[in-house]
Amino acid sequence: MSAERRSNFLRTQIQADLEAGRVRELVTRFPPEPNGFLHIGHAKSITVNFGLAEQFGGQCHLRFDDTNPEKESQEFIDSIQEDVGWLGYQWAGEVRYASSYFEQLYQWALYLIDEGLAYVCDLSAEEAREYRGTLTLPGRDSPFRDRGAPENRDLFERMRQGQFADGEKVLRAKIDMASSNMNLRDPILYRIRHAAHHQTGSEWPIYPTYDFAHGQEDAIEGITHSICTLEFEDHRPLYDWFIAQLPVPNRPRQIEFARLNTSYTITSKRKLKQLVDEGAVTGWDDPRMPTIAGLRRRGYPAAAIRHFCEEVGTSRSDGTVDVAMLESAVRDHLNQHAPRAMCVMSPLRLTLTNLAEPLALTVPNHPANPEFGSRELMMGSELYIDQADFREEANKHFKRLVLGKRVRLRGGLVIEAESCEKDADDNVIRVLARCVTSVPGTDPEDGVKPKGVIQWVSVAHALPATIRCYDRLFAVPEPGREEDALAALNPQSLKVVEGAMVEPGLSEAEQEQVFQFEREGYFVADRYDHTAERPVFNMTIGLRDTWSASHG
RNA sequence: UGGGGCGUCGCCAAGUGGCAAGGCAGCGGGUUUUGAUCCCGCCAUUCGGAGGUUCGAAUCCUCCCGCCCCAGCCA
Repeated sequence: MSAERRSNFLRTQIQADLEAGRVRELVTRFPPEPNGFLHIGHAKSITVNFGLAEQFGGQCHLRFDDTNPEKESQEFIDSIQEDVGWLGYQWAGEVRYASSYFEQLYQWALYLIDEGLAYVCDLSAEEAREYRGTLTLPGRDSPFRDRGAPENRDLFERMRQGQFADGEKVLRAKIDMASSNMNLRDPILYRIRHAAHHQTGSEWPIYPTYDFAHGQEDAIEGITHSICTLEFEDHRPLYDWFIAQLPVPNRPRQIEFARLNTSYTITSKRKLKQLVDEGAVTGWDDPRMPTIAGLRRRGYPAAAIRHFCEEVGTSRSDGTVDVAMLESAVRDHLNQHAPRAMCVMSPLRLTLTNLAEPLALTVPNHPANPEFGSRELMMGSELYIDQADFREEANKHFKRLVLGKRVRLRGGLVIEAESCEKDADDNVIRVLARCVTSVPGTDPEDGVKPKGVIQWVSVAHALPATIRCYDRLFAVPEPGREEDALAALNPQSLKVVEGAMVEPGLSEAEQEQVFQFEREGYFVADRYDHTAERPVFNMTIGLRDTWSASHG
């Protein structure tokens, strides 16, 4: 993790709380509801919570906020744990579940009833909405608001026993129906749901709401700073109200920060699901998806994602970070950590007319870091180069191979194109060239140095590979504003290259290993589809390109 | 138009009364067997606006403007 951490309001506040002795040790938590896959926005929350604990020598819990069984499942519990672990974090202790506190929460609900601070309400959902009032008009008291504690207790116990149908009754806090904060207009604490829960089975027919559960969960676990996103700010008075009224063992404190938004990205669960359901992507872990699983399959390193989150900073102002910043973090990490290799995307046959014997080359795996070692590459007289790297004629800006001109073969000799062969459609199908140097790494004796370098693969040793080239999923900066998520899709987000040729050593690439294919970009051996016999690479991100955009 | 927040460079973001960090993007130049990397330089006389307090204001006060959130038995 980065050595110097920029200050932000969370770090400042926690530092102050620690110094003032208000808390002895920092305890945070990452509390997802297991109702979907984690995405880049969650990564931000994860790095904030785990990062804070790490910085201040505290601990961070992983807690599933599983208070709404109908939307949740074990599948998500598993994927979330995998994603958090992959991001590089280990939660303190066992995984926790809000559902394991259901009995305690129930007892606290009874406590509130006995204190005259909660009541069972028989209003239907629609009626309750009417009674609640509007943003500008106060609400009205429920006709059930003044039931006595004994009656409320009896009713609530019967709710717990499953004697009422879904929606028939709810338990509400008795606060203030005229509050300007809607959350304080007698919020619902429990609703009846005769639904199986992935953790507690059919044990409970009633489930606590987020508002009644979250702060108490925090208190039970000894969370000192309950960090959440800005939209919960209006809930804080309620959070504090429960903590003040209940005999909880600790007094956690809620602090909100602005959630992360990135350009060219959507994080709406509903819209992401639409992409999956309608086949716009291959699944939740499609390399174009903003999910952690997708980013991972795309080859984005966890360390780069963490660094990106740190670079973005944490504040309370809404905004949208340019996704180029994420891409920059990925390139920066991969430039330092990815070994180099050669790949020819669109093979064009190149014959070296004067190379008598195949040449054994020793090529470094990284241009700047000797620790990456080197590899042996055989260069025979028959090679593949990229079609884009040859032109019969070109202006001086074209630094690749041109008839009569020279270019250096990466890690090998300097060659000069002599002629080319074409098919009936006038496409160049073969280039003939002669070597103008005989020793790798040297310049031509006549002093005419090549202007450029191109990658190549030896025909005799080439390994055919499938390369999946990805681009941004969306063509517009703010696809989230589009009602129909599919309308903003970038039609060019995936191009599958079947006939690519890679150097032979790549047969040993391990799944999820990332390489830089020189002059092309970073590519990861697909986590599932890549095999030694049938190599499959996903383009993680292209190299920064300051040339092709301005030239063609 | 009730309440709660937020407004510092194109995008993030530090700054908490003492004279506007940094990153990304962009633009110049250098090095280079990746048109990559790396290196050097440029990029806010000004902090949403207008007043005010002060020797001094992005930081304090007043008013105004803009944007976001809240009326689920979702989280």
